[in-house]
Amino acid sequence: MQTDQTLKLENQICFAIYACSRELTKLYRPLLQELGLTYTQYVTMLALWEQDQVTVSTLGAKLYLDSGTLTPLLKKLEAAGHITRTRDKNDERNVVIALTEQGRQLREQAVDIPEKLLCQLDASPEEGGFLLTQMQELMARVQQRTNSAANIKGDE
Amino acid sequence: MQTDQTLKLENQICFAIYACSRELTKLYRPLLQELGLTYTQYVTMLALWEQDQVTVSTLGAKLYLDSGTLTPLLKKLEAAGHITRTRDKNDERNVVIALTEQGRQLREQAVDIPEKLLCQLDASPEEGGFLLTQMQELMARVQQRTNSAANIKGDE
DNA sequence: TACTATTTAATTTAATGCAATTTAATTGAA
DNA sequence: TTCAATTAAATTGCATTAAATTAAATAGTA
Repeated sequence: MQTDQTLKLENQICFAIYACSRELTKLYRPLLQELGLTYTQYVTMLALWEQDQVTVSTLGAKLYLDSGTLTPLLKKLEAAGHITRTRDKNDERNVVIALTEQGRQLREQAVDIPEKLLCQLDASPEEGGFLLTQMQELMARVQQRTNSAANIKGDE
Repeated sequence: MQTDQTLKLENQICFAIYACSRELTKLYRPLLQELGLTYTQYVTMLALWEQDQVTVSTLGAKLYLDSGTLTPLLKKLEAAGHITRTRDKNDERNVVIALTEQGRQLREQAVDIPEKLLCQLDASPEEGGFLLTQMQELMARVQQRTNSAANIKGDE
């Protein structure tokens, strides 16, 4: 059923998420500037602080980013001295990303960023947790769709 | 309070929104390709279908985009024949964006896109409405912060 | 072994996004 | 009225993003 409301900008969940994502990133920017990181570099470091010694594609799967985005980004993190990029001796197609000591230490400077952000938003942990769950559920649904779309494409 | 969990990627609301936004955009892409629009061009057209004869800055305020993004995007929509860009005779600093007849007619091809998306996600209108409200509340909080940050900056 | 298919990164191309600067036009105050 | 301040777009530079192509390495098969 389509009404006049259907195409209203304010009724689009996707636009709300899209705009919110960009505005949230702006909120992080001044905090991340102190670490010399962009937002994408920050989430990449988050992933690596959980687990390093991973390939570009493993990292990409966690971050939903492909090598076209990650390769230049990882080269910058390497140039900044936070990580190393090494070809896997066993399979030289793989590039293994590892933290340097400097990259590991950067975590100490980042550890209070999430709290600062939540404070800025006056969000309680409960609200935050609830919204997080909702986003993850939506993400799961989107993933099902993009995966099945990819499979259809792959079957052709 | 910081725990080991604090910096976990899966606990970051911001990352959930950031990743979800990109994945949702991917879901729109094939539908929008039929109209020859990118996602950002699509939301710009949504805004213009609600109201045209607006300035670049008015449009930017609705979309949370600045002239650095909008100017080249609007030139492309103009080149595609969907809009016109005209200097305001009363105040030549302003560029007024208006739909062409072709741009107005494009709406008919777009009108079933939101429904297709919701179907793909198996989302009920209730779930959708609920999430939308939550995102808008978060957005309002973020806006408060970015505005006050801008004011602080402006006061210096 | 030789050849093909697959896999993984890297590269290329095009489109955002944002910050900072520049340009042009207008406004407002001395 | 003249000039400084403000405003609106455009421009510039840098950093993502995604899709498509390329290149290198490996795996699988005849």
